[in-house]
Amino acid sequence: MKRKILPQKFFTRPALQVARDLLGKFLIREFPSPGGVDAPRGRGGLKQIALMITEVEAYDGPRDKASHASRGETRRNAIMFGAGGYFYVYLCYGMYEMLNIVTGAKDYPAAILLRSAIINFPLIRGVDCRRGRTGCVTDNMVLDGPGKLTRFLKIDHSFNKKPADKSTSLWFEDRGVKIPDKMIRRAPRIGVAYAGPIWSKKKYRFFLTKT
DNA sequence: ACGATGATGAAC
DNA sequence: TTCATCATCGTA
Repeated sequence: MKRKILPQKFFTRPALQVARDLLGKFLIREFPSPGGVDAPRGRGGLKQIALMITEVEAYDGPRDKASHASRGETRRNAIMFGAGGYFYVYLCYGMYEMLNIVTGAKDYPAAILLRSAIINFPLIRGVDCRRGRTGCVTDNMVLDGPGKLTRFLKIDHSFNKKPADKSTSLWFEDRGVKIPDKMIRRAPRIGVAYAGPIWSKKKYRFFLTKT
């Protein structure tokens, strides 16, 4: 199976396009592997966790009232105003780290929030699919929610502003999974009622559905 | 339905 | 310097 690290070029495109294309791609997290009985699955004493992305949300441009960028550049959201391909990580509700990947060109603030993923790919095998709380496809390893995802992968604000490549120990791969449009659903984003009737209803949430 | 929990940004 | 808010989650 081919494994191609998604280059920066993948992310320097419009947010909605990147969001759709991230479904079925893999988020790879690399950890140092302590020596001992447990043989490292990766190379050179490193162990990798690969999650297939099943749900994302786009935050697109300075006019998007649901986006942190809608009120201009601040220290927190500065990375959103840079070029695509860098992580934007922030603390939400005092205890949950939200993982985003910045998209688009420099000076156009946009990012994709990674909401859900699965770890043993029932979608591919066609077994044991069920829906999680947000309507996204999950399986027994439920990473259904942005806070759960970062907690599982041990991602915190130290990843903020880092590039999505191997130097960060966190990157994306295309592992050859093709997701037909028929398997993708769009819906309003979650938890953005504050954005008002127009922007809170935009179908900027993308997720995989069964069949 | 609600409380935990702390950074953020806007007001003062 | 305060204070309301918040791209959530687990328990009820």
